[in-house]
Amino acid sequence: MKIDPSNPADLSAQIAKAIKDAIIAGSLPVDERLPSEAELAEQFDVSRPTVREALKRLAAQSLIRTQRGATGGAFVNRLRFEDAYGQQITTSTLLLSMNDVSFTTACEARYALERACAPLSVQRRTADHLATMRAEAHRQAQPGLTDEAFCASDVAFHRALVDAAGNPVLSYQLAGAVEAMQPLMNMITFTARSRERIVALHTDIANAVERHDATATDSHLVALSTYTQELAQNVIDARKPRKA
Amino acid sequence: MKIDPSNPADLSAQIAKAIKDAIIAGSLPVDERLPSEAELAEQFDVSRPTVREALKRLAAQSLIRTQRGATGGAFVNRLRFEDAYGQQITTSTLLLSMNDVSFTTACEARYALERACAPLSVQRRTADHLATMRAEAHRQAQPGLTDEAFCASDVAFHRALVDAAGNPVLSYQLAGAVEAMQPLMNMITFTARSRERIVALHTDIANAVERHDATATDSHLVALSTYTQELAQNVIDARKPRKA
DNA sequence: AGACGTTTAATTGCCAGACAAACATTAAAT
DNA sequence: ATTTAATGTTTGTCTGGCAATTAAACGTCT
Repeated sequence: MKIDPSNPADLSAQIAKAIKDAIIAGSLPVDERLPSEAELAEQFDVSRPTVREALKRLAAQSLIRTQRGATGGAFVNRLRFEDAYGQQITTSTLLLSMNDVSFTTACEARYALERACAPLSVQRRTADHLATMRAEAHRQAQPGLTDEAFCASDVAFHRALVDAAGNPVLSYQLAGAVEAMQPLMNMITFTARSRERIVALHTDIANAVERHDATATDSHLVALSTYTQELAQNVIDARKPRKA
Repeated sequence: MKIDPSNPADLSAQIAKAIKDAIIAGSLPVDERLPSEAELAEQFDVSRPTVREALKRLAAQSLIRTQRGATGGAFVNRLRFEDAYGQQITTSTLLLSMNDVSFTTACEARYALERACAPLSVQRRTADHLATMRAEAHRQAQPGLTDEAFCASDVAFHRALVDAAGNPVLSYQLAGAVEAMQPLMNMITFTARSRERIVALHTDIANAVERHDATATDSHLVALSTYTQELAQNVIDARKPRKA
């Protein structure tokens, strides 16, 4: 771990990688305290600011947390699912916005993943999850709702469906797919809004989930996916003539 | 973006967040050059080391890249899927190792996601993807293979299956699920190895994919999932009596 | 002896200033 | 015109220091 080939620049990146590898390998267990910045500087034979830059890199990935004071220092952080959610969402959002991924591709991935989750959700859903889904569907039917609030409720509905599977790994993976789609869906609902249809489909899904009916849930999800793709196509068709 | 409430500590985190939000919001487009460290220090009214810590936080997330020299500086980085793969894999690995996720839960998530991907892969697979799958299956049948090499080939097989869907968003999501499972699978294959069975199932999958047979592919994936869970159960059962 | 306030030491957070290295531009020399 | 040298800009790193925070050690009083 103390290896640090003196060849190039970017010392802080090398130090960060060394510590990161040690954490991944398990030689630095959770809640273990790292040496103080001064000690690390001595070990790696660099200055303290360089060590600090390395530690900030790790902190940005939630790999460590720091604490001031006498018994303070940098501690290996237990990476929690909630922390990873946020990273996953921002990464997914940036990936979509920076790589001109088509709406079709993003939507396809999103519903493929959600359909993978649904059979488990149907089987294990609690009354709590079902209540959340119904509450969100009900909120979406209210007339005075802004577009942003509608989309947020839409996301909450689908997250409840995903969480009903009771598998935190799945919830983590789906978080990025569902939440990152929100800005893209916003662009669409502005022009081609037909909330009744979406609310109806959401209600269908909630009903099927309540009956533990996996087949019906899946077919309603497919219908929702198809409808979303249709909306996108309409928007694209409506925009092209203006440019041509 | 220049807002920086002077209340608490952690200035570098605040600055990093301000820049990050600007990138997400799109006010800093890809390849845009940020002001120099000295200018940023002046704008935020902090010292240059603090600015540098903030920039290192962003660099750790691949949000910026830096370049030395006269025309150098920090540039908004186009987040590529390949870069995100690595982050996704390490995050997933750490999540699994630090949160005592049961093998059952992880395996369930992994195969649920892969089964979601498979129908698309079956439909769109190219000869190239199929060749990769067959090559890996063939390699797995060779006798002199180490456990590590077998697992690596196993991962390569499933990644080929996932990539065959031709959806980079799905490939990105699945990367974490498939690759993070490798260490867990290693623990099992050490004791209860029956590679013939796995190779046979892989061959079945490749055959079904070649025939564009989604139903058969899915059933073989289910068989593989079931068999993996059985293996894990055997290992658990074999370990408990020793302790009790 | 025990409770309570004070000091002390360790540690992170932040800063000022400086030098080195890399790099592009410009000026000068051949 | 081409090559070479000078120059300026920017990041990378170092030195040294001070402030803020925190827990533990210490001492004092009841």
